[in-house]
Amino acid sequence: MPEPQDLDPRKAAILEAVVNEYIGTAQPVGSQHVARSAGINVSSATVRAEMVALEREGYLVQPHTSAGRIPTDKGYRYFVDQLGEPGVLGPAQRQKVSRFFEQVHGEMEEMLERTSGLLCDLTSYASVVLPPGHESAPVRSVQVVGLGPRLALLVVVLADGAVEKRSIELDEEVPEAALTQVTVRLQAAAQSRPLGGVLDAGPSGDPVVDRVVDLAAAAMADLVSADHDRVFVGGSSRLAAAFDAVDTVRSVLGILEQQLVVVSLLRDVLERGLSVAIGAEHGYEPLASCAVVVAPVPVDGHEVGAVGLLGPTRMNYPQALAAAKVVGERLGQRLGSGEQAGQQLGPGEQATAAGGARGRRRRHAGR
Amino acid sequence: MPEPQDLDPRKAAILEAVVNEYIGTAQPVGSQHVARSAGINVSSATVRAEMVALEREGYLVQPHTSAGRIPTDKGYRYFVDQLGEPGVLGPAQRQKVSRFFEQVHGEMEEMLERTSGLLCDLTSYASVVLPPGHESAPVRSVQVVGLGPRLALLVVVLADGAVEKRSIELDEEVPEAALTQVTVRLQAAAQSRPLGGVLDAGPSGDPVVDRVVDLAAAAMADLVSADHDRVFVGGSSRLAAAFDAVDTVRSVLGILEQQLVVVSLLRDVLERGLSVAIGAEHGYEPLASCAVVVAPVPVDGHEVGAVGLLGPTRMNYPQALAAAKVVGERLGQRLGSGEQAGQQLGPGEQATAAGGARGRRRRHAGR
DNA sequence: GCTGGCACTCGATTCTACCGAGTGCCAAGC
DNA sequence: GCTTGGCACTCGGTAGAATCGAGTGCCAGC
Repeated sequence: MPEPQDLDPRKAAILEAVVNEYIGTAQPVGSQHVARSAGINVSSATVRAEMVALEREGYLVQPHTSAGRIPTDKGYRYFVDQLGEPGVLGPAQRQKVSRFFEQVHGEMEEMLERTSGLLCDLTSYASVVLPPGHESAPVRSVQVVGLGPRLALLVVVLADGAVEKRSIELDEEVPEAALTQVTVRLQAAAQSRPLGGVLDAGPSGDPVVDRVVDLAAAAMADLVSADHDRVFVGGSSRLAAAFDAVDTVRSVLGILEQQLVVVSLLRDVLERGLSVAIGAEHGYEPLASCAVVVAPVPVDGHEVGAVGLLGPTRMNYPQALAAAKVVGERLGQRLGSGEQAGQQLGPGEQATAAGGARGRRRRHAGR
Repeated sequence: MPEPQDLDPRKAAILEAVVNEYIGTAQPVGSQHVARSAGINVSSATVRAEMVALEREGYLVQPHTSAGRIPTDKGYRYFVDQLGEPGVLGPAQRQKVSRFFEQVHGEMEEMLERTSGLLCDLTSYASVVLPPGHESAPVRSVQVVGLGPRLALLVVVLADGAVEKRSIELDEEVPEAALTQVTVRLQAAAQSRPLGGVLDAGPSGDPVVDRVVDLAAAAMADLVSADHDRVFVGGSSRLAAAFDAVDTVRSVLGILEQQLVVVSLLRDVLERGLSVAIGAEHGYEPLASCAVVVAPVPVDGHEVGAVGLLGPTRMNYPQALAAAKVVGERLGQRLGSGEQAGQQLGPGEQATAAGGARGRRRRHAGR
C-alpha cells in the first residue's frame, strides 16, 4: 500500500483546501475557490492540473463532469493523518468543558450521560460514551437479598461507586438466615478483590448455602462480561441535520439503537490504535457514509473507557478530534480520582446527600 | 364546545373513510376514492357535498383547491373517539407479544428497554416506556458502604428487585464500624416499609452515626422523587421514515432526547384520562405534527407506569392503541407478579444465575 | 513549469405546455 | 328534497426546451 505521505507540499495544500472548504459548505469545490484559498499561490489552471493528479491518485472525485471535486475517504484519511496535533478547542469550547467538569456531579451513570450531552454540544455530532469496565475495581460489598420464595438478588458494590445486580433463581426455598450466611461468606471471599478475581468461598457444611454461593459466584462471573454492552448515546437528532438523504438518517439511527454494534465498533477502532475511522475503514457497511472519532478515557494510566463521535465523513475532524481527546482525558481524570477516593462530587458541592433534585433534573443527553 | 358526536352517520362514515385512506397513503383523499370505499353507497357528488360540510365544520382541510381532503386534528380526534373498542391486534402481532412476555427475562431495566423495542416492532413508531415508580414498593435492604475517606454510598434494594443508590458526602471521616452501625439502624427503620415511609431511626447516642443516618435518610427521601425521570425510548429511527421534512425529524428527535419533557408529556396526557393526544392537544408546540398514544401499566390495580407511542398525526390509531393497551397490560401483570414474589424470570427459564450472556446480548431497543 | 484563454460539458434553473385528479355548481331525476 | 350525472374550472405535478453558469480539460505563449 502506497505511503500516504507521497504527496508533494502543493498537492497536500490543495487537498487540505478542498477538505476544509467541503467540510464547511458540503458543495463540490472548484479550482477557483482553491486558488483563492490562503496558502495557495498558483493560478486556478495549475490547481486544476494538480486536481487531475489528485483524482487519479484517488484523493478526490468529481460527482460529475464539470463539477468541482470532493474528497474521497482516502483524501480525508490523508488530511487527518497530516494534522499531527489533534488541534485545540476554541476558548469558548474550552470553557464549556471546564465548566462542565467543575459542576458535574451525581452518580456515574448520570455523569456519563451528561458527558455525552457535552460532546454533542461541543461538536454537533452524535456522541457515544463507553463507560469503563470495572473488572479491575475492587469489590466493596456483596449482598444477597431475598426477594421471593425462590428468588434472590445479588447486589455488588464496587469501589468506584458502581452497583451491579443480578437476579438469582433458586431451586428451592431458602430461609432468610441462609441468605445472610451466603452474604457473609461471599463478602469474605470477595472483599477488596477485583470483580473478576473472586475466590472460591469453600464449603460451609450447609449444602443449601453452598448451592446459593455457587449460583451467586456464577452470577458475579457473569457480571464481569456483562458490563461491556452499556453505552450512552447522545445527540442522535444531530444526525438528521448532517445527512440529507432521509434513509441514510434512518439507517444510521437504527444502528445507533443497536448498542452492541456501537460498542464493538468503538472498541474495534480503538484497538486498532486509530482515533478516526472514515467511511468503510470500520467494517460496517451501513455506516459507510459516516466517520467515527474515538478517544480513550484513560483511568489511572490504563485505558478503560472511550468517548466517540459519529458524523458524516465530511466531518470537522480537527474540532471533533480535539473535543473527543479533551473530554476523554478530563472524564478519565474525574473517574480516576473517584477510583481512589470514591470522589464523584464536584468540589463546590455541599456536604449533603448528593445529587439533589436540582442537579438531577438537568439531564440533557438523550440515551 | 360542540359535541363531537354531532355528525350524522353518513358524515361519520365519510370522515372515517378519509382517515383510513389517508393513514395508509399519506395522500389527500378525493371524493371518488371515498365513494368507492366500503360502507359508502352514495355517489362522489354527494360525498363532495358532505366533504364541503365536513370542511366547514373543521374536520377536513384541503391542502389546496382541486386537491383531495386530509383530516384535521379535530377529524382525527373524532375518528379516535368513535372507535369505542381499542381494537385488537392481528394474530401475528398477538403472537409476538405473547412470545415476548414468555421469553423475556433479566433485570427490570433490561426488560423495560426490550419492551420498548417490542412496541416499536409492533407499530413501527417510536416508543416510550415509563417505569413504575417505586414509592410504594417495600424496602428489602438498606446499606451504607464506605467508598473513600469522606464518601459513602447508600444502596437500597426494593422488593420489586430495583436497586437504587445515592452518594453521600460526609463532613468528616467516618470509621467503617460506624457505617456498619448506620446500616444496621437504617435497616431496622426501613425494612419492609415503602421507600417513602421510612421512619426516623431515633438517636443512637453516637452523634457521628446520627449524622450519617440523617444524611442517608435525606438521600432516601431524595430517591423517591428521583425515579420520575427515568424513561426508555426506542425506535427513534422510525421517526425518520414517518416524517418527510428533515427538520421535523430533527426537532422531534431532539425532544425525545429530553427525557424530562417526554416523561411529563406522557404523565400529563395520562392524568387527563386520555389515551391519545393529537397534534396540539398536548401543550408542546414542537410536537404539533405528532400524535401520542399512551396506555397505563397497571401494577396490582393502581397505575404506576406507562407505555407510549409517538408518531405522526396520521398514525394508525387502532393498531397503536391496541398495541399500547395490550403491552401495557401484559407488562403490568409481569411487574405485578414480580412485586409479590420478586418473580422476574420467564417460566421456562433454567434455575440458574439468571440472564446469562446469551440473553443479555439480545438487546434491540435503542435508548 | 506556470498562466491566461477558450471551447466544451452538464447539472441546475426557469419557462411553457399539458395532463389529470379533483372540485363546485347545476339541472335533471327518483 | 335529497341524490346524481354532467360540466366547466382550478391547480399541482410532470415533461420538455431553453438557458445559465460553474467548472473542466487542453493548449499556446510567457
